[in-house]
Amino acid sequence: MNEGVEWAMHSCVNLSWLPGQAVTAKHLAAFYDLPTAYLNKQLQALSRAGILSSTSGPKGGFQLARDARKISLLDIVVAIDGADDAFRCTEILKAGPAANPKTDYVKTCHISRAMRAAELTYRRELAGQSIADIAEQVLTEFPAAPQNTRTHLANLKS
Amino acid sequence: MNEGVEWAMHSCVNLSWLPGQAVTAKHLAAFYDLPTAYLNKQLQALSRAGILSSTSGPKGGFQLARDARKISLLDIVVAIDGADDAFRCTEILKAGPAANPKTDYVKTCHISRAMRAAELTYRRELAGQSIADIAEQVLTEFPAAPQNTRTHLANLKS
DNA sequence: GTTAATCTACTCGGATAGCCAGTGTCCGAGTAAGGGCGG
DNA sequence: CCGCCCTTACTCGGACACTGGCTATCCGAGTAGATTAAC
Repeated sequence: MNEGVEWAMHSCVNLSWLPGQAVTAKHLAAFYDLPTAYLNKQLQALSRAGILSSTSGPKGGFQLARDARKISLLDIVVAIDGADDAFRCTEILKAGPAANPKTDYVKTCHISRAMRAAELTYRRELAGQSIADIAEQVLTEFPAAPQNTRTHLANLKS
Repeated sequence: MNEGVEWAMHSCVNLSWLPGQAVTAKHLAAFYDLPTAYLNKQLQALSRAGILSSTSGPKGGFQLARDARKISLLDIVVAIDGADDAFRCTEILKAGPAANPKTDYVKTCHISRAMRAAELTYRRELAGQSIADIAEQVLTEFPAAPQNTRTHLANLKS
């Protein structure tokens, strides 16, 4: 899986603590000492997917495009890594001895079915977790986290 | 995900219908018109993982190393694709503002937790499906499948 | 006829190239703030 | 003093190299059977 998925998720959690405020890729990268340009690339992908909204120019940056409760971890994975399943059925049965050219083996092959069922549970699990859920878990463990990120961001501005 | 996973699973199902018989990589590849040498590479991986047993020389080949009910789809995925999770936590929190160097963020970071939980359901689903289960599903739909594969293999020998 | 040694052909096994997606970086188009100028 | 315009600096956005792993292939080590020759 793409490295940027992790960065994107952490960045989204940070952004959830700065509602209505545009944060530049440079500042978001400074949080975890990430390469600015490459993180920017990932944030662009989130922007194209409608998860973030971007603003150009001075005072510009990224912010969450919708409520953090409406942004699931699956949304981020799909935005960064693409919507394709990890297991890709190439329908090798079509070249088999008793093959029917009209059959859609992606749906009928039992191996393809089993793999797709497993990935479905995976995606369902990720779809059930939102950025707000993660943020709330962190908040429970570290109540000062939001304020810490805000002050840290303010210090970066200097 | 590695292409060979699909080939390996289909080959294992075929082998489950030829118990106690060594089938060469060449013949297994002929089933679905696959590149022989590359399929051989995947079968080697299954052999190293203890899923298949290999025999060299004339009358040699591959066969299931244990009962098909004891071979899960997860076993095959791990053998071909490796045991690493798709999502790899790089502990970027260690470079964060309020980081504790002694903390194992792979286990404490809530994002890492959520991703690992999702993958766990995925692996659990795959671990619950065996080659024998798949073979039985195919058998229910196509009762003649085992005999067809045997005759097809016999024709290849000529 | 029986047996044992040799030979042969066939198999797996690992070592060797080629290619594509992910990784990393850079510079240009667009924009909004800030300053200067005129009224 | 107020408002408009221009400059400027800063941001995102996409275009350009580089790398590691997957894909694909080949030839060598090892083995079991077949052949042959001797007893």
